[in-house]
This record gives sequence, C-alpha cells and structure tokens, in this order.
Amino acid sequence: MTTRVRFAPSPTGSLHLGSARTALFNWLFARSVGGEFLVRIEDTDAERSKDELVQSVFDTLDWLGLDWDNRGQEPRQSTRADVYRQAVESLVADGRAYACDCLRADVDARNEAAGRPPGYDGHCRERGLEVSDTTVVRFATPGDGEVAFDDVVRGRVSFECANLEDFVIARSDGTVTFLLANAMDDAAMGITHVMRGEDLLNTTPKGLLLRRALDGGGDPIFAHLPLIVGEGRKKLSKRRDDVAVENYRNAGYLPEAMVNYLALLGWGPDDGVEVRPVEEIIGQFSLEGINPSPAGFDPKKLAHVNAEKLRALDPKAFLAVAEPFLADGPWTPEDFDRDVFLAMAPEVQSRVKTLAEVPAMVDFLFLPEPIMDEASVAKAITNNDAAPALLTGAIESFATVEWNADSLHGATLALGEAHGLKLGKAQAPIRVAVTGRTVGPPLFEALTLLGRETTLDRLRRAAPPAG
RNA sequence: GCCCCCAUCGUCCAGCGGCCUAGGACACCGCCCUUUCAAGGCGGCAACACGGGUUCGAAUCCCGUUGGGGGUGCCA
Repeated sequence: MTTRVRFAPSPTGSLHLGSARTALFNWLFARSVGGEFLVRIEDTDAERSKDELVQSVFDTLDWLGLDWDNRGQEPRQSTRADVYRQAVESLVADGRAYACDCLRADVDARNEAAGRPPGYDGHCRERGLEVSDTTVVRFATPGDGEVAFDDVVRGRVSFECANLEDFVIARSDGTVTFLLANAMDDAAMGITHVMRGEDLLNTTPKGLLLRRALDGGGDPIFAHLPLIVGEGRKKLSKRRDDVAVENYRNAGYLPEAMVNYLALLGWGPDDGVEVRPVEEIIGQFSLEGINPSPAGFDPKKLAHVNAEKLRALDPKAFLAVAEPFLADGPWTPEDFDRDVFLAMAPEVQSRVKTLAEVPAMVDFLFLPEPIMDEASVAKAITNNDAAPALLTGAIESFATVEWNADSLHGATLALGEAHGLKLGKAQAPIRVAVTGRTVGPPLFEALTLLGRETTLDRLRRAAPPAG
C-alpha cells in the first residue's frame, strides 16, 4: 500500500504559519518515503469559506515549493454533499444518529439545573424526531468503553466514550460538519497517515467512531504535531501574532528560509546541521523524530536562517529574488544599473536579513543625490570639527587618485594620517557625504562604482563653501 | 468545571539507563578581525519543574504534585 498523506485546509483565511508547518511536515514525510502528498479543500462551512482564498492557499503552497500530487484535482467537500447526505441518512436509519431540535440555550439551562458540566445531554436521543430544517443530526456515541489509538508522536491516546457527547454531524441546512466529511474523505482517499495539529487531537476519537460506523476501512496512522506557540506560550493567533505566510513573503523572506525554519519547529536533524537545503531535510526527516511539546515561534531565528540563505546565493540569484523589492526603490527605474548592483551584491548580502532591507542599502548608487540621513549628517559632518578639512582634502585627493578601491583606500588613509585620524574616523564624513548614512556597504568599493565625477560632486555639496 | 496533551538553557533542537562535568543553534555579553555596519573567528552567560519510586546506576522508566497548553460550537 502506498503511503498517502493529505493537507486539508479550510479556505477561511490566507495560509498561516501553523497550517504551513502542517503542510510542510506532511510533504516532507511523503517525499521522504516516496509517498503521495495530496491537497483537499475542506469547505463544508459555506458561511466562512471563500473561493478566492483557495487560490491564495495554493499560491502560498507553490511559493513554499510544496508540490502536491493531485494538482488540479483537489477534492472539495462542498461538491460532495450528496455522498455525505447519504451517509447521514444511513446512520440515522441504523439508529446510530438522530435528529435533535435542542437550542444551545436550552441545553445549557438543563445542564445548569441538573448541576451537570457543559455539553450535549442526549435529550433527543430517544425522541425519534424526523430530520428536518429545524433539526441537526447528532451521532449517538457509545455509552461506555473507550476509543484509543496509537499516535506516532504521542504514543497511545485514549478517551472514555462516556466523556464523548453526541456531536453534530449535519446542520439544520443539511450540510455536514468537518467531523463527518473529514473522516469520510480520509477513508475515501485512502489516506494512510493523518498528520495534523494537536488542536485536533480531541476530535480524533469522534472521527474514529464515525469511520468505524461507516465502515471506512481500518484506522489510519495518526501523528498529532505540536502546536506552534507565540508570545505567552499560547497557540499562534491572528490577533497577537504575525501569522500569514504571505506577510513573510512580502517582508522579504525566502521560501527556502521559511521551509527550513518551520521544519525546525518540532523536529531536528540527527546531525545537528540546522540550515541546509530542503533535499537534505527530506533525507533526514522522520515521523519518529517529531517532538511532542509545543514549539515557540522565534522571529529572530527565522531572520537568521533567512540571512544565511540570502548570503548563500550567488549575485545573479540574489538579484533575481531581490528584483520585486528593487522595483519599489526610491530611484527612477531607468537609473537602476544591474551591473552595478551585481558588483555590490556580495557586500549587500552579508548585511541584510530580509530582502526588504536591500533598497536602502544601495539607493545612493542609483539616485542623482543621496538621501541624507539627518542624524548621520549631524554626527559625521555638522558636529564633527574635522569634517571640513577631511572633505576638502578628499576633494583634492580624489580628483587625481587612480580610481580603484585600493587607491581610494590609500588616499583616505593618508588624508586621515595628515589629521591624526585613523581610517575609521577619516572615512566617516566622506561616507555620509556620498551615501547619506554613517553605515552601509564598504565605501571605497562603492565609490569605484559611483565614479569620480559623482563622488566629487557629492563631496563638494557637503563640504563648506570654499573660502 | 470536565476531557486530552505537554514539561532539558530566555527560545528551538540533541539526549531515547551508564559516553552528561548535559551538547548544538538563535538571542544576549565580551574579545579578535576591520574603512562604517555587517559577515567571520574565539570565548562567556544560561536548563534536566518538584516529590516519591524502579535500578548497581536516571535528564532518560513508573507514579504523584505543580505548572503550562489545547479542546469543550449547527468552526475546523
């Protein structure tokens, strides 16, 4: 039997970190054992499901590079209403499910009056109501015994049936709930391993009961992944945390960095090498290696992984991934010079953690005039007594020096010595005059690319008026 | 409340009875390198929640306590 796993998102929002991690682990597992990775759309909740979000989820999976084996034929639960309805009918006919017209408030009131804990009380179980548009259908759970399963991540997990309430499988509008559709489809698709978030652990016994009642074949193997938690060790939430994967894409994170970092949440390679190509991660991945405890999302480490991936790119590849961000640069598009950027690329790569930081690192190369940072100007020029002499000295020296990094380096060094300053101090006003900031890529290399005329021009503009 | 899960540095991961004086990574702090800033190199800080067992031996196994989290919808 071929190993077959699935990622089953509900299109109620753009793909978020937790779902992406679930998709990734399913994908890693499938690829590591030569199995199939399928996608299924769980849109049984018509109220909240949005069609365009299906596409957005696909786009994000594509961006992450998680290719699925049923592309273009992803089952949608909204198209299988008839199949589900038949199942519900047969369950009712067999006496394993029944109609219920209780209102939430009534159930609560009864429980309170009887001093019972919350949860459905089985009130309609023996009433023999007809299923109609004013009733839901509930599954009649066994009164005793237990439902247990072996979870690859957690070991044996068991639930007492007595604690399982008669849960809703069909709504009053006739549509079915996740529990039923999910159990039926996993069986129908021949899913061998169900990997999902731990937040679904409690629904597993219900799904299992349903599967068994509908004769859905044997139980699949379960693996409940640890939750990804944010600030305060709570499950990642839209309110508190930045959870949309596309936000990270827009912020300049590489898909391979996201994949690599996410793989490290709840799992780690045996050899301890954390940042590595995804092919190697596939080679190392194993279900048994998954850690059961919740994993905290650490934006700093993600940034570090991203920085490492960025640095590993060759200049051309770096230009390619930076292109969308460069398009938003403050310069006129025609003034952008690919060759200049390529020459500067390695220096930029070791200085940024995200692609969003790239434009500000190179803008002075493509702008007619640098954007002068106030604080930088104040520190290195206005409030620097040595600045006037250094700038005028540089104008003089740079006018005739041979135009390459080594010579510029030497000229600036000599200029500094003449004023009793080390190179670090000597280059500061020059850097600000030319680039607009006190920090940036190596100065002399940048000057080489900028050219003598532009450099002198900027120095003159920053230097005090002659005389 | 009830049900379920979890428990090693601040965080992630390693450890699956002796190799642990508990290892690696991120973050943080020093030092070195250095044209700024990075990158890089070197070093430092820092954890087995607690209490009982089991065992010659426990971070590793069992029980309990405590703590944390998840679920408890006509959401998934």
